[in-house]
Amino acid sequence: MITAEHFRRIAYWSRDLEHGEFERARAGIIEKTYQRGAYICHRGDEMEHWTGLVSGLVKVSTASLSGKSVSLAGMRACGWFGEGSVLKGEARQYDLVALRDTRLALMNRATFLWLFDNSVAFNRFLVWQLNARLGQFIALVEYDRSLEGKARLARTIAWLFHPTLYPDAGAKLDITQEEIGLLSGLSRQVTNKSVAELQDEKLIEADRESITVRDLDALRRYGE
DNA sequence: TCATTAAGCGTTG
DNA sequence: CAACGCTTAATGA
Repeated sequence: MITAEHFRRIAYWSRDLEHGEFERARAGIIEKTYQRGAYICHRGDEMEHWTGLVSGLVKVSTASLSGKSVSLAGMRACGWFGEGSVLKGEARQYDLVALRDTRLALMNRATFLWLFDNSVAFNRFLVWQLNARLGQFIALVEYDRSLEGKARLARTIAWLFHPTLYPDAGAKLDITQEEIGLLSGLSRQVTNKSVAELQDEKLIEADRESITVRDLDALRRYGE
């Protein structure tokens, strides 16, 4: 079983739980590692766990009818996902791919449902998170078709710095250009050029293996 | 034809 | 050694 300290670190929402809830949640979690490039799950898999990202980077994608993979979102450490499938007892709607070596925390469904039935703090977290995601996906649907590469990249970066989804995250994220490209669904060339331009526009600062956000608001609405 | 990208490779930190 | 950025050849709209 994971330690209480570790649990608090990987799941900031656990800090709001009452003691009994906290212990129950902690007991229902195990961890698992995935190698870079590995599929965590495929669309259609049964989802018996609610999942937290301990370390690493995960891409949420789906295959189009023609078989081409379409990237939907990226997840960074401390993100928790899959509550939709777990709640409904439904199959996963998307593919999850580890873009680098990744460690996941898996909460079994019974524990999740118990928290859902018993913990006010837990439900508060779920509502906040669902609401944050909903807003972003609406923005995505509204603009994505017309967005060129640079704007898609800007929004992907904004995702990864969402204050509700990642409250403890600073302004800096360790990520390579190739990885952001994969998350945004862009080639390395376009990614490289877009990163340079966003940097010129003073929205981000790009170093080797990291990105620092300077203007999150502007990134979020880029291309509108 | 023109634009885009995957692949290869030299450079750099 | 891996990330970066450039060149090139293939692809396809």
